[in-house]
Amino acid sequence: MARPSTTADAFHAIAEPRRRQILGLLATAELPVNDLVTALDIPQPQVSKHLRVLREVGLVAVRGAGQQRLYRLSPAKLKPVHDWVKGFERFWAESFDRLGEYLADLQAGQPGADTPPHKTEGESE
Amino acid sequence: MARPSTTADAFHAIAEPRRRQILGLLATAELPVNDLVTALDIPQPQVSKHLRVLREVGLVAVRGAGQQRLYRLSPAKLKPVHDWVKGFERFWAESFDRLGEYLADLQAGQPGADTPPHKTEGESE
DNA sequence: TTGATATATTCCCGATATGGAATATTATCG
DNA sequence: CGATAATATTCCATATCGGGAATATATCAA
Repeated sequence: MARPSTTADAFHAIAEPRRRQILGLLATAELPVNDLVTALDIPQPQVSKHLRVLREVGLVAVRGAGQQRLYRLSPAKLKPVHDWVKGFERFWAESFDRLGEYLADLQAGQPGADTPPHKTEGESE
Repeated sequence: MARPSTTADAFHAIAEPRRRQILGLLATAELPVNDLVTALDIPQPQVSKHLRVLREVGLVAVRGAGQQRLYRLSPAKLKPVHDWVKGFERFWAESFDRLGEYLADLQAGQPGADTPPHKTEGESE
């Protein structure tokens, strides 16, 4: 890799399972770090680090409350992601011709109707 | 990092802008690598490498056609992503109480109603 | 001030992604 | 078979991530 940051955008930020978990938790309520630590059951420093990434990307916002820091969701930055995937909605919305069925096949395994590719066979998933 | 693979899942796979671009192009039509190279205007090996990641994650499928390899979208694996972000839809759907307005403020900058945090100020985005 | 609690940051490390360049592989054609 | 087109893989180098552990910083209480 030689490009600028990486986790510098929402897409990268949510690639981390833990961060998605955090966002999920914050979607419910504004929470202090400690609650997240308890919920995630991972070392506090890690939580703080994940929160930092999320903060820098703008997916969460903080607010000091005494000696605690309450994190809340700041979902705006999630919209681009939503918008992007939404563009593919129709593909699994079935009844898009018989595309749904077709794609199901593809996922299932070797379609059989497909022309056998190179030798590097291995197809999709 | 010490966890298993990384780009091993759809979330990581789509974190790459180029890969999103590829998926976008394949959403339109089944395409040979070369067309992608032309469209993306990046070295062919890079395209192949991105395609490999997408293939391994199951986001695209291939089919040999002569000396070409036609890549097509295999969107099923994108659904989990869609489902996940969809859970946050309501947040920017406005009229969720006056949450919309509230969040807009948060994104805008310092709410003003917020208790000044630590010193590590820097808030959200 | 000292101590306790809550959270953030730093340092070290192994893993790995990604770009670039070169090369290998596969298939078609003559 | 030899040449060429299309695509994949490998090697190298660099950067960053993300975990672990230790430590720093901030806030509150006494």
